[in-house]
Amino acid sequence: MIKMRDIAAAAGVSAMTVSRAFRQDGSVSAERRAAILAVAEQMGYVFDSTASNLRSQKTGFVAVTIPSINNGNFADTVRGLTEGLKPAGLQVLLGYTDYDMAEEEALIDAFLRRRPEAMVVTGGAHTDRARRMLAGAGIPVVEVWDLPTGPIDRVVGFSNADAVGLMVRHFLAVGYGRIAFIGGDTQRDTRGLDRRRGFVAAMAGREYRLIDAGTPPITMKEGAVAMGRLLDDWPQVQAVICVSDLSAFGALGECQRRGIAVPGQVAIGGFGAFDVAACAVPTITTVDAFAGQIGTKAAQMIVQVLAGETVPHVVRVVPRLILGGSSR
Amino acid sequence: MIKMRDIAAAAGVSAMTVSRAFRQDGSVSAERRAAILAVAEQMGYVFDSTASNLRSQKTGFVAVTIPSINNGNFADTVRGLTEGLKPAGLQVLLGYTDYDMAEEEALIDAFLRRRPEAMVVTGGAHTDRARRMLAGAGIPVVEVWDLPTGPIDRVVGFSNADAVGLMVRHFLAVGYGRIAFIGGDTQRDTRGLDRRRGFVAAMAGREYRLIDAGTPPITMKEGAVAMGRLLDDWPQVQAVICVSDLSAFGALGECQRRGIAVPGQVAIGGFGAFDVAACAVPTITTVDAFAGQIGTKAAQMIVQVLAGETVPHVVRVVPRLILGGSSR
DNA sequence: ACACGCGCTGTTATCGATAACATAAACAGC
DNA sequence: GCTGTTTATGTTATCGATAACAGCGCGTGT
Repeated sequence: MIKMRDIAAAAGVSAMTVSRAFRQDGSVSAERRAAILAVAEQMGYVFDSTASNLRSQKTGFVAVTIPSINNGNFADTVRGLTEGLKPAGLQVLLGYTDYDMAEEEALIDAFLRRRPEAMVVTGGAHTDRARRMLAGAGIPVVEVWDLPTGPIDRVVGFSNADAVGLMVRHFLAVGYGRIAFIGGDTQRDTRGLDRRRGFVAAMAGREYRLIDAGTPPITMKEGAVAMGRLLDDWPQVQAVICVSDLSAFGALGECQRRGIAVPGQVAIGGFGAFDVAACAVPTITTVDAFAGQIGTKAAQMIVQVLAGETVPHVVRVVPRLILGGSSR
Repeated sequence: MIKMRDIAAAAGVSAMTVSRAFRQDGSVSAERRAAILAVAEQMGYVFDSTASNLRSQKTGFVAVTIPSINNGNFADTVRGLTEGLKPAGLQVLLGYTDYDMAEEEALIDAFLRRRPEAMVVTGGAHTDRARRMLAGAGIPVVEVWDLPTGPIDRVVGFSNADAVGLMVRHFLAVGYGRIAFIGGDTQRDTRGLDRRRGFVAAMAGREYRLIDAGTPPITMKEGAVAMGRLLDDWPQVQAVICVSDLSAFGALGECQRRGIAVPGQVAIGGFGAFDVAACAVPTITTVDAFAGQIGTKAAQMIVQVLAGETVPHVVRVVPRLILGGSSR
């Protein structure tokens, strides 16, 4: 495989000059640079970043872990990150954990070996070893989609509990008194747990139900099944809040199959402002956590920190309630 | 930052022995190996793969480009790839092109610099330069989600045209004669174009309409808008086939808002077997292209080729029609 | 005339793990 | 006891780009 010294020889310059020609900062005369790049293109040279990475001690990677790759919210965050990091020449190295902290630990371990220049992880719950590895990596670490009480380094997020509280208070205000919450029941999805916690707190002193929809990720189908159980067990229910729009959509479908009017008999709320919430009939009341913004803000934070600028360690996004036809 | 020779010194062995202890093939006595790993763990050593990558000329990367990260089908393929490559110690390096061939070319360029051991790209349409770069990279290249007539190297896919033909023939057989196709109209999404081509071919000699839903990706919302235009322009339409389940779901919603019975007045078909197709009310008739399987098969192909085994250059998956309530 | 600065280019050493080779010890077979 | 083989370890050179430094030509100021 052809290397720098080969095109250096062909262009009649030193390898160093070729190296400079391949970077924007390189001080090479314009015509020589053009000639070098022409020779390189003509010879089919492909820059070898593995050597560059080692010598310069920079990889241009920002490692990112998300719970699931099959989730529009996290996908939006990754888009935000990718777009925000691209101008700085940084490449996202993406991995998913399947909502499993042990898996996350293994992924973080694997990623840190690749010497990323920064690391983004979802949520504030990690194994002890994962926390230690991240804290000792000597790079900026950003926890997103949450507001951990003891952050590792930096944070871009919001309170999932408060966000759901927003919706509960609205439901109560418009007259839905008996509300249920559909969500996962394990420690796997701490953001989901926080949402449930926010629900319970906001419902204090009132009658409510918690429906366990199984192991995260909670899909549409699981939302439908959980809704069925809820309707069987507590027919008096007036409103349901689901851990995400996906389960909310499943719940809506279950109501429609049973001929239960939404919102006439039961109102439904979701979370995440997924496309499906806006396109369902009726549209689904939801909370927009601005997933894309979380990504762009985290990217901006990373770029600034790497540039040596001083920036706040915690950046909040402010979730917004979006009223839909499912809770008219 | 601490390096191998440091733990070598601490463990009283040579750096080479430490290197061997960190690999599974390394011939190191069991107790010495354990001692070395213990020292490394205790000293917080993090293996530096940038050096390993350069010396061994192996990165453990498999670069993958998909059109959109926000698409459950491609996400499933990536899951299949990730799971299939993990046992071989290979890490997916993921990037998305936004259905833009120039973007894809730039991404392939950037990825090849990182010296992946194999490359997976979506579809068979690429810029000339992208094709040249891939062909000259000296690594296995797998094109997925399509059956290109002139593949670069290897293929795991199916005929999008034939898959839609499957649905058209079913629709015609059960009595839907006047069918429309909703999809994007640009060169950006060649799989979408192939589906449209398959639709046109299967409708030869019959009355049909092609509805342009805009620039890919065609979302739920765009499906709804296109459906509205279709109903206005061609009220006699008996069935609609959409380029994906997402637009099909949007179309379904538009019908419901207008009080048009599905499938009583209009039948609907989608593509991709997305969750939303199975959970909508009614469920949406669709084609399952086995997105996850595409990923696992591509992964298997790559692992085998890298192991020096001889495997077929083209692997087909066989899409299956899934009948839903939207076309009873 | 000399010093100094600036723009461009070359030389050398280096990033940190490991391939390739050498070596020593243990062990088997005759 | 000798040789061939295997196992466990060490030594040296290397992967390919680039940081650090040196050098050269030229212009400018004093």
